[in-house]
Amino acid sequence: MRARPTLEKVAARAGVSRATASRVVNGSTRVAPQIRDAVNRAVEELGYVPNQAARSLVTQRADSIALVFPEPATRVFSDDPTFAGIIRGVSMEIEEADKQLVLMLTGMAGGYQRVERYATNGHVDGVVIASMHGTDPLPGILARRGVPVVCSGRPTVPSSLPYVDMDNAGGAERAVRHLMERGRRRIATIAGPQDMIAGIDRLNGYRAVLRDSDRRSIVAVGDFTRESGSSAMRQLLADDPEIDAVFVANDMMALGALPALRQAGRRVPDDVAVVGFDDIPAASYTEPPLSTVRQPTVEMGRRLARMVLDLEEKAQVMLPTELVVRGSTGS
Amino acid sequence: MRARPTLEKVAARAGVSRATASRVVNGSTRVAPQIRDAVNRAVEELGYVPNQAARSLVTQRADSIALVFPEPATRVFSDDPTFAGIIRGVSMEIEEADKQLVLMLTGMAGGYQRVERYATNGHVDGVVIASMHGTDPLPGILARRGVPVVCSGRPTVPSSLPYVDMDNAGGAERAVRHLMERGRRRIATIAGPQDMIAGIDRLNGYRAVLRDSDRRSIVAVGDFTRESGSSAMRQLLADDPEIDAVFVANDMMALGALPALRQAGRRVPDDVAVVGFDDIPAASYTEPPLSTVRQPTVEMGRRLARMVLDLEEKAQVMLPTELVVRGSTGS
DNA sequence: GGGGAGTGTGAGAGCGCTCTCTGGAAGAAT
DNA sequence: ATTCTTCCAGAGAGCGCTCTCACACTCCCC
Repeated sequence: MRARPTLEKVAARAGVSRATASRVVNGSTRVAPQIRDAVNRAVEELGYVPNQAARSLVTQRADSIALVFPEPATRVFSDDPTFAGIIRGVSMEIEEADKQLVLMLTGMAGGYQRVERYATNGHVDGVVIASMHGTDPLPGILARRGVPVVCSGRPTVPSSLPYVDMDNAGGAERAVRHLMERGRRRIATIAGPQDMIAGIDRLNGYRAVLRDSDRRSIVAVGDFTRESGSSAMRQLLADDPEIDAVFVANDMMALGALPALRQAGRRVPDDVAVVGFDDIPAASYTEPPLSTVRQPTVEMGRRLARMVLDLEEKAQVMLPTELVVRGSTGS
Repeated sequence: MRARPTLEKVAARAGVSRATASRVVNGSTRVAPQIRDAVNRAVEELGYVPNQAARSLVTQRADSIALVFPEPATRVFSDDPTFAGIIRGVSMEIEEADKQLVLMLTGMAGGYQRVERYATNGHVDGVVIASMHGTDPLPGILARRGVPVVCSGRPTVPSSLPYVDMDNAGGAERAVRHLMERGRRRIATIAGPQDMIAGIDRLNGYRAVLRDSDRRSIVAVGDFTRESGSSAMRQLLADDPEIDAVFVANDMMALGALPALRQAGRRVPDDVAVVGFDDIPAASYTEPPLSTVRQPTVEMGRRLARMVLDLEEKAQVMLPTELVVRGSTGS
């Protein structure tokens, strides 16, 4: 392999100084056209590509951002297409900005320190944290150290940190109202973990609608896994056999609730209507297909990236969710 | 934010030269114990972290590797947990080696040149390509340019490039034999795209077993999507209504085949047994749960990373697959 | 006790780049 | 014609680090 050319070589070939070559490469306008052309030709001929390390060393910029998946997220990484969507969205924006995406799954012990060390020492220009738990200390630590941080998901404790979140409450409200419009009277919910903002907000949305229509909440709590969906469903049926609808806080739990209903002799949607949340691919393959609330995951990734890259103002943003009606809530 | 300390500062604090400080930081043994301790203390107190850019500049190493998902892979990224598994595996090894993972989804036009430019200019120490199509030119290009490359999936054309592949043929054979052991006589297959090695090898495995037992192949070809699974299933039933088993080349198509069978009045597994391939999470949620062939995706990621990091010899490796028997092939 | 081997430390070059500062040429104003 | 301004190109410093080389020192053997 031939050694890769340096700016020096490009400059020599173009018959200019290194400084001028640098100006051209970096798109300065203050260069005479014929010189610019000469340099560009030399770049082309030699196949020159700037050495990022050298550039970073002097500019103190890294031209890369880190996408961090904390441990709890990593655990469900394989099953949850939300993360794939976020990655895709972030990646698209990063690519357009011609920067690099450094992926960090902090799965192992000490992963946090690793991220902290790495990010606070100028190796990246910013960090996107796909945090599931709103109490995660990492965003705060990094922000205090002066690292640009944007979180996916609103922190549970009030904070001034920028984030992009889904409209979980709104989606839940729409789902529950949809069940009411379908004439359902006893609407239960399988809530998610109450230490995650998605779990909290979706339960709040459910409660808000029921409260407005003077109905009683019927709640069982799961942990977003399929198994917990099954057992929560069984518990709900035991608590109140008259249930005719369930809003399940995520599709995975809904996937567990469906067979539990079937085993209890309930038909879906005739006896019990079911709405999930997330719109994972599997939701359209269930029998009957699952009505659910879709989240703009790719869009979320894009917004996260744009904020951390300062392409748009850092803010606390909520993205709209969308009800997808399928067979599990009747026709 | 206070400026981050340099090696110079550490050396000054420890009362040694920059060279000695560097030696300690990099773990050289040829340093007197008390000096080493002094330097380590200074590192601790100042919170020193080496500047990777400066280090890379002189060592010509990047301490990072790229994980590339070419366009076709990106398209199915969201739906296919295979990629999540590979990412996790690669990430684990990278983390252990204290290097960085640069993720590149070459979704957009020009993505290839971007990877090529980036990788051939010393920005990464190696590239792992999650290539779906065996004819991908990228691995060859990079290898020729002297960049260490390892592919996931065997290239369709013979090549000396290192790769890690799943034992697709073996898995298919085991699946088909399993169907025979269950007493099935007319075993059809829904094959995957024949420009992907997974599609080719799985079909070959199917054919090999049938040939050995002097049976006729009954083949329909899909494109690994759920919809193609449905229509292929309908076609198979039209071609040969006597079919009593189907080996489907991936779970997603199997997910499409199941409702198609149901609509045709066939019970699974009583009338027709079904085996899939991949063991995606949804496979255990179908009714009945899908027998399938599991792939060690995380292990694949680990091996890919270890090879590209030169922690193990670059070779052409095939990982074993495992038959998972569930309800769709009887009890 | 002097020369050689071995060991530990420091001085200094230089990786490839950006960016400030300086200088020279050309044109405008006096 | 002289000075001032404007504009563009080059010289050179220096980002933070590694690594070679030279040097000082200790220890040992003859």
